[in-house]
Formats: sequence, structure tokens, C-alpha cells
Amino acid sequence: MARTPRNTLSPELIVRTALELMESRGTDAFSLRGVAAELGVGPMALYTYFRNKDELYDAVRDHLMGLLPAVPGDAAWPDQVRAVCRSLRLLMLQHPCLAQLLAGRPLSGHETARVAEGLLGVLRAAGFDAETAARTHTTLFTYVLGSTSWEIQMAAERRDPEAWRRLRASMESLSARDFPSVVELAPELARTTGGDEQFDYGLDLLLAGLQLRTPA
Amino acid sequence: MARTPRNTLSPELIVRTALELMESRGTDAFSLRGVAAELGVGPMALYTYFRNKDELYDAVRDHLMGLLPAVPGDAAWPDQVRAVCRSLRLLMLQHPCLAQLLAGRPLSGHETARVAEGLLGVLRAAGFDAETAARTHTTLFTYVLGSTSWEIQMAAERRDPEAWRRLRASMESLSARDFPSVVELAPELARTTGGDEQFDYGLDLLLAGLQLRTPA
DNA sequence: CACCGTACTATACACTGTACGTTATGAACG
DNA sequence: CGTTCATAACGTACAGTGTATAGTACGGTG
Repeated sequence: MARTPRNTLSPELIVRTALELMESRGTDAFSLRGVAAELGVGPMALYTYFRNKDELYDAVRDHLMGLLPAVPGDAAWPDQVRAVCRSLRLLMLQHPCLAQLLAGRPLSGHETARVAEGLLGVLRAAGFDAETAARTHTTLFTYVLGSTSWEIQMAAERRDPEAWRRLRASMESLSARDFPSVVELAPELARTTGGDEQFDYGLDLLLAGLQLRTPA
Repeated sequence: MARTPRNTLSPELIVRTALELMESRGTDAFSLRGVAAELGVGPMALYTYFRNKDELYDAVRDHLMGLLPAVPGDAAWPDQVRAVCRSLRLLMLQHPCLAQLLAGRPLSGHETARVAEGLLGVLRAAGFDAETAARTHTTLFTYVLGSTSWEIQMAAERRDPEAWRRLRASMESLSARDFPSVVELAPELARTTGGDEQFDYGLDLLLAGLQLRTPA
């Protein structure tokens, strides 16, 4: 048999290949067999390094989280928070698979912890008590996750002409009698499904609310 | 052949059965073949009523959205907004599959539009301009979606003893030197992964920020 | 050289969604 | 009542999936 030599594989190599495939062919079409084929190896070879598909997902997620820049040290805390949230969003936009990886699995891994550490450190340094810092961290994280996932989802929809056409059609089929606001605000709704402005709008609402609670 | 009589199926019946299966066996284990088996019918019978799995998903989602109560008419707008967000969260908690149905597919369907209509109506009545109303709607929706999805995800994790044990272990393996804040705030972080308080905390931040922009 | 752990292979199983072609049935009509 | 016809449900088949299990050959160690 054409047996591939030993030690050609490694967790890092597998993760890199998996990431490439997710980005080139889409997260939904991703499969272990695809990764194995790309590496010129049988599907079961991957099980030497990862117990199952989910563990590989976790590894890819942690790898991506490692790409996040450190928190800027020389800024007021609201700007630091903004920076953290924006870089996470940016990373998710650059690697759309990250949205699904974050949504579908619990957080774990050192790189992921590093990100949490950065944000929590900023909040503690700003003087927030433990409970408020933790609550704020969760709130900010879920906001970034939810709003950016949504943005990615809608952008993908817009790229598929068939799906997009049907979405427009179902929008326009709404009667102005039953749905006056939706119909009236349709253009604005279409415009606010994503983009930096939309993201910053929500983030600023959160930060404004948070600043009202600034500790003495 | 034991042929089931005609007209035993209907979109409503299929949707109800699909929903039951998603809730009893979990959304991930859901399959068209499972629905067909439950209905005592071949898998292909469903294709008479739905073009594919995604269309069935959409129908189930819209069915669930129809369960949302109307916006209370006799309250100040911040309380109305709060009510809408809370009922959506509650519905998601009662039907955990809704989180995945909302996250994975674009919005469409009349019931879904009805919900948007309610929230947009409140915001317009409060005096916000078209753009702000649309932005606020998107922000609130993605916040509820993100934070509640996260809560459901974590709750599911906690029910699986194996996954939960590993999560705790990876938490405790973090060195207090490299991750001082995460380690110090571990109990608070564990406590803020869900619950009404956590949800309301973020919602109040948003509403507080929003009230600063209340139109004259 | 012999040995052994292990990195990889091969085979197999139980599934999935769904394309395709067929068949029987309930309603409509002469 | 008998015939026709659209179509609801059928069976078969295909190309996939993740992964359990068992086998094989290679690299490093005695």
C-alpha cells in the first residue's frame, strides 16, 4: 500500500488545513473526510490527534482566538472595551467560520481565556466590582457574538441570489395595512443589518449605559 | 403494500411533529427521516409539503414566533421594549430549538414580521426617527438572540456531566499568574452565564443608553 | 537484532438529505 | 356507476457523513 510516512501529521497542520477548508468551501460543507483527503491521508488518521470532530472545532476556534491583538494599554477604559469588541468583530468578519465555532460550542482553551482575561482586566482596572465586571463581560461578549453572527448570516444570504430574491419577495408581499412599520422602514431595516455603524450603534448604547454606572 | 391513506399529512401536522421531535430528542438529532417515521410515512412524503429541510425549519420557526404575545399597549415605551425582549427570551428558553432556528436562517414569514412590527411600532410611537428605530430594532434583536442562545448553550453543557467536568477542569488548569482576573472572577463568571438577572443587566444597559437619546 | 508502541490504513456500520421513477387513491366528471 | 386524472405517498438508490473496530508497517529503544 502507498503508506504515507510517519509523523507527517500534527495538530497544528490539521488545524491549519481545517481552517483553510472552512474558509474556502464554507463551514457547512466542512468534513473530516475533506481534511483527510486534503492531507492525503485516510479519514481515521485524524483521530490520532483529535478525539472527534468537536475537538477539532475547538482547536480551530482557539487557534483563531490567538490572532486577536492585545488590549491597548494607553487608553481610557471605554476605548479599551471598544477596541476589544471591535477586534473580535473584525476577526469574525475575516473568518466567518468563527461565528459558528463560537456559537455552537462552550468556550475553552488558553487563547480564548486570554481574550477574557484582557476584557476582565480592563473592567477591574476601571474599578468595577467582581460581579459587575463578570456581568459586563458576558453582556459584551454575547452582544458581539450575536450581532456579528447576524451580520455574517445576512451577508451570506445576500450573496446567494436565489435566497436573496426570495427574501425580497417575502418582504414585499407584506401588506402595508397589517405591517405598516415594517413596510415603511424596509429600506432602513435593509441598511441596518450590518456594517461598522450598526455595530457601533449598539456598542455605544451599551457603553453609555455602562458609564452611568461608573464606580466613584 | 401498507399504504397510508391519502391526505393524512398536512404542513401543520408535519410542523407540529417536527417541533415535538426537536424538543424531545434535541435539535441536532433531528432528521427528516425521524419526522417521517413518527408520522408512519416514507421520508419522501414530506417533500410534497416542503421543498427541503430548510423550508421545514423556516416553517417551524415561524410557527414558534406565532406564540409570542402582543406588545402591551398600556405602558411606557421602555417597559414595552423590555416586555418584547423578555417574551422573546422566554420563548427561546421554552423552546431551545428556536435559538438554532433563528441563528441559522434569515428571518422570513408572517409571524416573524409580526414581531418586528410590534417592536418597530413601539419605537416609532416613542418618537425615534426611522433610522434610529431600525438600528435599535436590530440591536435589541441581536442582543436577545446572542445572549439567550449563549445561555441555552451553557445550560445544555451543564447538563452533560462529561462536558461539564472537562469545562471545569480546563477552567481550573489556568494559572493564576497568566490569568489573574479569570481565575479570580471564576465564581462570578460561572454565575453570570445566564438567568433573568444577567439578561436584564444587559438589557438595562441598552435601554439606559437608549433613553439618553430619547427624542424631545 | 528483536521488540513494542503508535501513526496510519482498511473495512464497515448506521446514518443523513434528497433525486428519480412508480403506483395507488380520492375526487371530479361524463 | 364507471372512467379519468392529478397527486400523495411509495421504493429504490446515491453520494455523502462521523466514527467504531481491527489490522499493519514503521521508528525508536532494549
